[in-house]
Amino acid sequence: MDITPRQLEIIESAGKILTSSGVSGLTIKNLAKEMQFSESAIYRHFKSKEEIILAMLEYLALTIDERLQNAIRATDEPDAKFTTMFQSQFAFFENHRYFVVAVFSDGLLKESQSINEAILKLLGIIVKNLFPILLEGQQKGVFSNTVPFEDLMYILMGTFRLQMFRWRLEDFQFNINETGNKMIQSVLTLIKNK
Amino acid sequence: MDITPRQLEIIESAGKILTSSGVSGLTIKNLAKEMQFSESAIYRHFKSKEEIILAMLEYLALTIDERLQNAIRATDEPDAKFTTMFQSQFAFFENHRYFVVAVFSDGLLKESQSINEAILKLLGIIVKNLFPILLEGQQKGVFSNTVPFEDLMYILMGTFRLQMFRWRLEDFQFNINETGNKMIQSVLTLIKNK
DNA sequence: ATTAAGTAAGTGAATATTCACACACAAAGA
DNA sequence: TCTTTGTGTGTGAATATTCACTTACTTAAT
Repeated sequence: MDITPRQLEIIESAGKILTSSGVSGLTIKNLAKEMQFSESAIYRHFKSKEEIILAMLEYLALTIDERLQNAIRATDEPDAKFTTMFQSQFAFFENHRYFVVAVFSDGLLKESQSINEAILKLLGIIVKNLFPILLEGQQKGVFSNTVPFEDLMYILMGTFRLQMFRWRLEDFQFNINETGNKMIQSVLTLIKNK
Repeated sequence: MDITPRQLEIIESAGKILTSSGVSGLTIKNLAKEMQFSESAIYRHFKSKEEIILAMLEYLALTIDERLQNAIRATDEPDAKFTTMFQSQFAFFENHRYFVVAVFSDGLLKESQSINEAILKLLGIIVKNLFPILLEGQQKGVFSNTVPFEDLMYILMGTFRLQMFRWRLEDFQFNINETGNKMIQSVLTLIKNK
């Protein structure tokens, strides 16, 4: 299932609307207005509203996964990988604020089973990329072994998500690259063996 | 602005609906059905749907604050206070699952300015109660000074929120008291001075 | 000549809210 | 002890608006 350029435009418009008006603002009418064409034209490119959201989540999953893999592959030691991974994440959302709401909206679009699954899949991609880093780090003794492996992961992901949440709540006023990476360094300090 | 028993019933019904059907399910019609009376009867007790949500958030803020204060006052050392506080939180939401969606829905109900403020206020209550514990802990040397004070707070709140999020995503299948407290102990292990 | 991509104008269903009205009960005046 | 009046809480029907989506038609490019 390839995505056409026009579909990508629509997906980006959807993200834009989500950011500015929340879920309740994401209507076909608003989407058409943002795209500067009629409501019915939307249906030339997507079968339904649900498919638009699904395409958005899938597109996000794909690009995030690719980017993370590349970023991680380019570095060496666990703690460097760790830093790189989150730097890459913050930088991405800095450049694609549109999607912050979509990704961190906590099952906001709960009404549909397949949307719920797509959100879970997106969460799984972070796990998939973070997992081997933490594992390697603990095995090499770079990261603390005093707490279980999964707990480290949840602490990290929770911290990351909260930063994104705050950033959005405060209308992207602060520098997420700076603030976010500082936070991640603090976590790194805590989980590193001294 | 005191809350009548009938209003509290409606608030609880609203929470119930939020949990089972998400935001999109919280309609006056569903609310009336849950209350077993007509839609118009709702308006005998609340001026609008927005006021119902606001009342719910305010009620939550009040009860959470009271409970946390009592729980914390009853204990002594920073790390014990710390544990007690989160135990109390997990236990509360175990007994009031209804409200998990409302509190952790991340600006789900973003459409209204006053609702947004109410959610921020709720967040502030956790901060208000956690703040002095961490401060005292760092001053007494119980908690690590290697990372800034606010960072500790964000790590904690992020971890807590993520647990609640996972719990809801997995339909309350796991024991949040057990899992949550275990998580919090892991964080405690990391931030404690050895 | 076929196809892709647009439009105008509609559809029924759902939405929050309001309306006039009804019933039970309590206080107060006769 | 009736009767009046007010109040709290309910009802069913109707309101205007918004929703996702459909149909029939046009236009432009290949």
